[in-house]
Amino acid sequence: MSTERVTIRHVAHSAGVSVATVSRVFAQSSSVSEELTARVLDAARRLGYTPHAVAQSLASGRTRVVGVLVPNLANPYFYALIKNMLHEADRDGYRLIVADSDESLAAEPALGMSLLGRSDGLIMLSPRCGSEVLKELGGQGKPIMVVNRQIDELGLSSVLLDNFTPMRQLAMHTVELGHRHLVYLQGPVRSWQEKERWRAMRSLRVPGVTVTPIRAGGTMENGRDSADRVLATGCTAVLAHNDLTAIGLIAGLNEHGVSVPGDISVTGFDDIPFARFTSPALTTVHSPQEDIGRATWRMTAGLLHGDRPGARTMLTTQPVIRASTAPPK
Amino acid sequence: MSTERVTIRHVAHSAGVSVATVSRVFAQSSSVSEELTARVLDAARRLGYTPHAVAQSLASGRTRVVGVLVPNLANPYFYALIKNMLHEADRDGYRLIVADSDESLAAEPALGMSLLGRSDGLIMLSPRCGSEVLKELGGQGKPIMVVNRQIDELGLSSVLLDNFTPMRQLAMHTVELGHRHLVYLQGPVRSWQEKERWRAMRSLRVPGVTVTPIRAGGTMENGRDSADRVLATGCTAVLAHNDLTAIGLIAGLNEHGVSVPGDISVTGFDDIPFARFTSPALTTVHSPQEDIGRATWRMTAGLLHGDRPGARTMLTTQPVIRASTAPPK
DNA sequence: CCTTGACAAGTAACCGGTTTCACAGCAAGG
DNA sequence: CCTTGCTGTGAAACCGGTTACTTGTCAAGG
Repeated sequence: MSTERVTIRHVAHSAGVSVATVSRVFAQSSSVSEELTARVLDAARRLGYTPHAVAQSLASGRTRVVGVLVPNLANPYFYALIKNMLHEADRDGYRLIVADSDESLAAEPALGMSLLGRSDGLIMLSPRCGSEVLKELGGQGKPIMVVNRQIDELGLSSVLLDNFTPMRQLAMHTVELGHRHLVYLQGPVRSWQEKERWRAMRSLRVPGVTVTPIRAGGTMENGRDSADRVLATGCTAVLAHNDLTAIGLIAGLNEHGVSVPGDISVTGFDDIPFARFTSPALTTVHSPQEDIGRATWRMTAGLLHGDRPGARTMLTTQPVIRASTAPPK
Repeated sequence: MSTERVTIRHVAHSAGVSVATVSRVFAQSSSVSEELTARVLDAARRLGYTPHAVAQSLASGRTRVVGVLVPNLANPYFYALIKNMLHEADRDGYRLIVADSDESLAAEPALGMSLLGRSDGLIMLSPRCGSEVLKELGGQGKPIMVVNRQIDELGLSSVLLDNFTPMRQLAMHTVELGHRHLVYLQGPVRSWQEKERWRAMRSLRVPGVTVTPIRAGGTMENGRDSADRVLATGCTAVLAHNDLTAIGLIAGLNEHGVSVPGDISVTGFDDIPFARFTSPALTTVHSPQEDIGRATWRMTAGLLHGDRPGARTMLTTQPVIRASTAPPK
């Protein structure tokens, strides 16, 4: 059963070289003569040697692991992002370790610290925690990437998607369709994205057009449960914080016998894979997860290689008009 | 910036004890006198000492990390499972490290090995790889849990959900509604779940009822793209491999002007969160992710504590009848 | 011919903990 | 008073690699 682990020393002995040489052969950095390289590789193969990742980490000080802290894995928005990053990271020989804070503000610091303890850096997706927590995490001396949140004070690198512009465009789209009474279904209050989207809605100063905010929360359940309050406003178009809320709302409206977009138009945000497959297909704002994921990883990799932190990448995107919006009756 | 790391020796020196004592205080296992414990904890606090996770792992041989290999993170089925396991594991002080094989059979061995290298064990969700790969992974001497796949030869522990019974019940449900010509939309051919579900369909020997299999693949895109072939059969009910395929199919049928369940009834499998929010709400089989996740973690934790592998937990479940099934016209 | 430099390979310190083993101190038992 | 046994503590080996430093070799340059 517990076959003694084959270590670098066994290989060294078997190949008739020093452990340093074996290490060098596997590191591929320093030069080792053709012959010795062959002897080492041969011995390693014969003995079935595999480097001990943990020992490598301790000795080299690098774990080749990066932590990812997600507010909620149950949101397709995040796993699309994670999936992309997983692959980008894999290509560079890095592994991602994921923790889910379950929308709990209180859990973020501890989880973050714990992740940092086992990794070379931390990627925080849509963190809601206070900046003092971010500062403390940054104090560990390891790279920290922040996604979907603008941090000015601390010199943290970040990747952002311009939420304001497309949200405004989306709102204008409904106005151009002829809607005059809009409702904005708010998401998690502390999230930067929510703030940006709501800011876009507020910025919409068109004569004769009113925007009513309704607090929801960002989940499908929240969306469905908002149906009553939405109907009470007598609005003809609802712009939801994200796709999940929009999908929930549509289901809720259907239950009330209200048709979308016949009676009320509804929009989302994120363009999660499902948005294309709902009926009616959802008008939303496309969030380029591939780009965000790639940009995030590239910047993280840069930080790991010693880049100076503080860079900010701002990506842009546009609304996607599908079938859930139509002129009012 | 790079403040010298505070090690156990600093703490020991500052508290006037040996490193062994400090280690013992933090391990909480061996007994250390009240007084020394207090001195050590005080010194640790003063110096801001945090144990070095990697060093602990190397020295103790345990990483307190468990790897999870997922065929496709983009499937809500899996992340619901993962999310549950994340929390169960967290409670026991374990962290999960996730890799996504992206439905690629070829990637499974390498990813699995890599995960095992940094962890104390491996949880494989719906693995499609050959049993020789599983055997090789098991040969590392670390616990392996297999979910959603029946392995007889190797003595691996597994958690299974009885797919056969509820699938059969679901099919019977459509038959009882009056459907005579059923289509079964197949998922990933190599998956155990697919085999079980298809076995259930084939077992349905009711006079006058035919079952036509159509190969799809398990994603929403696959479902939508199957609409043509489904319509060509002239069937009145389609049982899809899973919810994703069903949702895709419904969207595809809608595009063809076919209404669900008016013209054709459609069912899914898994009861992903979205299933409740589609219109029509999806008739499906509920998959108890909380139970599966909890059972999986509990068994994994058991293995980590030295339980003998080979146990098999079989969970059961039932169909959930919603609005996507109705009597044929 | 001797120095200098480049380079291959080895030696051993080190990463930061855990754990075995030895030892000191003390109480109980004979 | 001398074993015996137990408990709390320390010294040091160890986990399995990496890497700074040293040594030895050989070719080029003066």
